[in-house]
Amino acid sequence: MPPPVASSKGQHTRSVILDAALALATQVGLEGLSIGALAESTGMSKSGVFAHFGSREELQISVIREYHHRFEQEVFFPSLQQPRGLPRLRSLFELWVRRIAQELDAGCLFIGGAAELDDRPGPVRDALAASVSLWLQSLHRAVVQSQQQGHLPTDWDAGQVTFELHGLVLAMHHEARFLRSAMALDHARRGFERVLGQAVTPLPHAHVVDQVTS
Amino acid sequence: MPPPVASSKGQHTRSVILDAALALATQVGLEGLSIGALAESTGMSKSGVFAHFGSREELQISVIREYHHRFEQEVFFPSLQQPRGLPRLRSLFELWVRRIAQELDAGCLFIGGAAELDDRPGPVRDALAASVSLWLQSLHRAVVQSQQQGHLPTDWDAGQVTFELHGLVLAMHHEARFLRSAMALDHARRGFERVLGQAVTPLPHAHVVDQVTS
DNA sequence: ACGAAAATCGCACGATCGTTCGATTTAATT
DNA sequence: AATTAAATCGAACGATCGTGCGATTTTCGT
Repeated sequence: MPPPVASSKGQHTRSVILDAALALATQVGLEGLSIGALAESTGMSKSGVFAHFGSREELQISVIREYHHRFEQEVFFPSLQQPRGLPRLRSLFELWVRRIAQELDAGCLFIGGAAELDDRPGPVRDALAASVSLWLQSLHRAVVQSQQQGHLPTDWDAGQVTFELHGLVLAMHHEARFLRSAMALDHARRGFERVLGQAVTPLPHAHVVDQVTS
Repeated sequence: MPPPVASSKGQHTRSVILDAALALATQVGLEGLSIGALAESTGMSKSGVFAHFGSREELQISVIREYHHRFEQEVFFPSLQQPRGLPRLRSLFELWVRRIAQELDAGCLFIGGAAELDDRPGPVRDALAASVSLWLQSLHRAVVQSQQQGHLPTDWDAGQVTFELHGLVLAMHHEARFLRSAMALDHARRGFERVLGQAVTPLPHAHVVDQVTS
């Protein structure tokens, strides 16, 4: 079948390569990505693969961009259909952990890449950091909006809450993928409820009302 | 100066190599460890370095064992001097995060290695998983003991609490080393207090007393 | 001090890496 | 259908990788 989007042969094979590259990178990491292995898995020659990116660095950055795009499609955009505040925050979290939990043979590129590149300055690290930061900002915004909607106490530190939610996902990724524990997803979900505490009740707290009406 | 422990030349250089290997591994990861780079940094020949371990895999496992040993010395054993329960748990957590936060140029091998090896079965992964599991078990035990001492509610799921504390450290590692945020350590510490909630007061809750006296 | 044993070196091997370049095939344009 | 442009290939390069082996030096026990 032809590719879904208009693509003049070159663009098509490029996306085929990117598909294989993403699958490879989520398994062996961004640093483990090799053009030779990519050539074999796509049935092309090394130089054929290479020509599409011009350098290994550019390939890695392209993989990050592709992962970013898919993450948006699967986690971020669907959550925007939920009403502002706690429902949207819950959706962002749930789709995120579900995405990580379901694919048992492929790690999260954001998480795995961060561990690989935290001591390796350069364009690849910059590209990944930009994507991760953008995503965490989206999460942060959802927390703030939850406060504005009266779903969470306004005297909570939104940055702190975001940090803890992020930690839950990281712990789940660690426990599920590395330690092969089946309880990871449950732990993450229960952690979500625990972090948001009794505040998950839609009834606004007294001091929240004070803040809003003052 | 001579090495602190008795060592017949061979054992000495072996520990010198291991020193350099640990420094290298915490920067470029266990997979990035190369015998050639190690030979250059120690001023030895490749085969000279190689002879001490017999294989790259054995070198990696030795590095993991060495890191495990240092982690015990710096985090686990000192905390055993604190009284059972919350003080010891707090010490375990505090020494852990402090250790990660202070060294800005070297990541935690437990955390970084887990991300690298989660899809790479083999003896290296097994060795790392054993060390990490052992450490998490120690943390878990400290949580249970805190409950037994009446410092934490006994109806809490100790595994869940351990999971969340682990998540805080992972989030801190991520935020400090990858995103270069200076607030990471504060976030982790505040998260610790938040996870343990109002239970940090040494006064046991009513239902705790019920459990203990029943 | 001498001989055995351990430690270290130098060199080479096959493999894989990213990259370059000219030739060649395939697709797009007129 | 002919011409141009794009895409892909094949072969080679220097570098680095882990590893093996024989020679050589250094340490250790007597």
